[in-house]
Amino acid sequence: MSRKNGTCEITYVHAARVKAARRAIQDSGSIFGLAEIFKILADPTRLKVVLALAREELCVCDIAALLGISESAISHQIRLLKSLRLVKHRRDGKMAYYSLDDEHVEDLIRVANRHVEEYGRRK
Amino acid sequence: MSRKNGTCEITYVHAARVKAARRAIQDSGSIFGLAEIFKILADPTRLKVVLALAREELCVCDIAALLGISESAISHQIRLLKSLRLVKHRRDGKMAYYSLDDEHVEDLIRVANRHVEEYGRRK
DNA sequence: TCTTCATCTGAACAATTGCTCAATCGTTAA
DNA sequence: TTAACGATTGAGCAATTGTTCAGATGAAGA
Repeated sequence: MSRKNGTCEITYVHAARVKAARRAIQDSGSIFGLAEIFKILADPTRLKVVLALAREELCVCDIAALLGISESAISHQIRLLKSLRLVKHRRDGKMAYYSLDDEHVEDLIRVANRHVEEYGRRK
Repeated sequence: MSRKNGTCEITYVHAARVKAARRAIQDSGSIFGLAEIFKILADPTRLKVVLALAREELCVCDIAALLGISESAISHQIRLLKSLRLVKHRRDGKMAYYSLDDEHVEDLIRVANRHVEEYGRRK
C-alpha cells in the first residue's frame, strides 16, 4: 500500500475489494464499446427513431414529419445509428427506407423500461 | 395529408406506417426516462464505477485510486448515480461506502455486451 | 477546542453534442 | 440535358457534459 501525496492517506483503503472490483471491470468486455451503445440510446430523438424503425420501415421524410424535426437532423442521427449498425437502409429510387438492424436493442429498451417503472414506483 | 411548404411534398409519405410508428413510440413508456437511464451508463467512468460497485462496496477514495481519477470527479459522478437510484451509500465515521442499488443495471450491461460482441463479430 | 482527513460542493473550463442553415449529391422524369 | 426532390454533408451555434481546482462540510482524535 503506497502513499499518494496530499490526498488519500493510503492508495487503497481496501486493497482486496479494489482488486476484485478491478477484476469485475476488466471482465466486462469493452467499456468503451459499452458506453458507445448506451450513448447512442441516450438521446430522446434517437430513441424515438429506433422505436419507430423497430416497428416500421420508414423514409427520412416520414421520420422527420413524425418527430417534428428537420430532415437534416434526422439524417445526421441516422448516420450515427448506422455507424453502430443499429439501423439498415434500402434504396428505392430517390428514397431511402430505414429499418432496425439489431435484435438486442429492443431487449435493451425493455430492460431499461423496467428500471424506469421501478424507479417511479419506489420514489 | 397536408402540405409543408418547401420541404417534403406531402407531410407523410406513408401515413399508415407513420401512424403505427407513432403508436410504438407512445407505447414505450417515458422516452425521457429511458434516455436518462441510458445517458447515465453512456460514460466510461460511470460505467466503471457501476461495474465496480456491482461487485464490491467501496469508498470514494478506493474508486478514485482504482480508476486513476480525482476523488472530486468520482464524487460528482456518484451524485448522479445516486440521483437515479442506481447506487446507495452507507456512512461509517468519516467514510462513505457505496454499493449498487439496482437489479436491472447488470442485466442492461449484459444485454449491451451481447450487442457489442455481435457487432464486433460481423464487422 | 483545534487539526486532520474523507467527502462534498460550486465555479470554471475545454470538449462534446444536437440542432439549423445552406449547399451538394444522386436518382427520376420531363 | 435540365429540373425536381429526397437525402446527405459540413460549418456554425448554443447547450450540455466531464473534469479540475479551490473551498466548505462533517466526523474523529489530540
